[in-house]
Amino acid sequence: MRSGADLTEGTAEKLAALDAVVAALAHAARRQILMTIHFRGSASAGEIAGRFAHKWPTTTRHLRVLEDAGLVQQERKGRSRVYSVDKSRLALVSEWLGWFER
Amino acid sequence: MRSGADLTEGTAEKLAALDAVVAALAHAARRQILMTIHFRGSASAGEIAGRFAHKWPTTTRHLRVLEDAGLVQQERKGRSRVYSVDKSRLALVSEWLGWFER
DNA sequence: CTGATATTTAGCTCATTCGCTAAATGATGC
DNA sequence: GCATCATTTAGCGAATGAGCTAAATATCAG
Repeated sequence: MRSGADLTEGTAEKLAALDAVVAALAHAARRQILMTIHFRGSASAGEIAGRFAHKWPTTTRHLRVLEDAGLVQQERKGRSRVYSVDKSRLALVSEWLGWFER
Repeated sequence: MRSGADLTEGTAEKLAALDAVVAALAHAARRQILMTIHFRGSASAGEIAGRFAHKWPTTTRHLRVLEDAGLVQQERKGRSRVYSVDKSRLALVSEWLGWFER
């Protein structure tokens, strides 16, 4: 640990991860997608795309953003891709919010 | 309460507020600004602007975004404006994260 | 009132993001 | 292999966002 490190600073990797996560959560559609997958346990791209007003390719890209942020994982199951939520990355946000507690 | 309401849904106002808050937090500079104000208790626009690489007007606009999201409050003190953090809006984020708990 | 200080507002440019449609990929069934 | 189904990738146009400089506003000191 570097001496004199700013309290508000984490490791560079963590900062980058937080940034990606918060940016991914910044779009309402992506928050909804995350919720949808979470409450269903998992869902195929088609099931997700079917629930939203946007066209499928648009949803696909939202999924990509969520995946790049580490918020969802993908698994090929035959010709469909099944997505599930990786909650651990959400902890980065809680952790950041923790600085403001009390 | 409307029957059959989606669990992932809140009131329209709350959703809009959450959206503004998350969007405001999506920018690293704004997160840093929020931290800076929080740990100092309060800070004038000049004190804040002085700590960041960006030009003052850029920081001013970030402050505006934070204020519009209800994350900071402003008070005129002579010719300076003193900002302080309003933590209550951050609770919206924690609340949203709560859907994913356990 | 005049000048200085603190901060915001206006307006511009560049980059990114979001939606779309059309085309490409990859797996399955015959 | 050929057709089909599920999904992604490519690429475009419009909208938004972030940075900047220059000008405006507001308060205080004399």
